[in-house]
Amino acid sequence: MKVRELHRWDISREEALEIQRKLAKHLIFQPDFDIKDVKLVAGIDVAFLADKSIASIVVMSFPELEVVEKEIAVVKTNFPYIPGLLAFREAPPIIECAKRIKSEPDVLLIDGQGIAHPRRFGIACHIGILLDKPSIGCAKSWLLGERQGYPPLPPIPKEKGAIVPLSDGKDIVAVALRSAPGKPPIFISCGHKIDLETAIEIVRKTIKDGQRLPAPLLSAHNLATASKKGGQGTLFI
DNA sequence: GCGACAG
DNA sequence: ATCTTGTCGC
Ligand SMILES: [Mg+2]
Repeated sequence: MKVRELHRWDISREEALEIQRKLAKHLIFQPDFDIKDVKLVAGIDVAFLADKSIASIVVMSFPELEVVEKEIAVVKTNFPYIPGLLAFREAPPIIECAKRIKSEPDVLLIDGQGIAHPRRFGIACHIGILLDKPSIGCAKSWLLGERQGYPPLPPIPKEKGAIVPLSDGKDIVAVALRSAPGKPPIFISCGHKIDLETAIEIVRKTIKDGQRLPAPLLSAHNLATASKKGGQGTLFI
């Protein structure tokens, strides 16, 4: 995959906020593709070991969900975890990993929020802009807490497949999906070049029975985690 | 100063 | 996210 170099990464917290507000204006929430033409879906996640970040990308065929390509990249961690600025910690290793992927995924599934974000620019939006591809934010928890006017999360029905729209002010920015019974819901939001309906459909069709996360994302997570095994300070590659 | 707060 | 063994349940 080709990566667009839109800004530096050795920046301050203030500069990071400016970058998010600037890039958010370029987001597109209208797919320029038909879901029938989606052939490849990629899952993207990052794991950490000491001062290293291990990014992982697993590309699967759609809708068969067979692994077509997988890759990892190890990079020194250069930014702390700050709620709302996750991309500045995880995007660098993801970019390096994306450069090593030879195939061209049609859609990206990213571990984290899309527009369900204080500045409507979560990591899924950021990665979508950088790679210029449709992207979906698929998070395991909610970011917009009960602070500046954000309402508490509504109850999510326990029935498998239940969906609850989640708003930020007047806009529906995500949905909570009970992807697996007896497990917490996942939160789906638009990243870039896609709409919520299409995002939901792709997420649903990539989740295997009994699993909470989409297969490409689960595999990417497992690959990243497995890549740092072999000892308490060893990278297994 | 304290609480909230993706991963 | 990470630090961590065994244990309960399907
Ligand atoms: Mg993650």
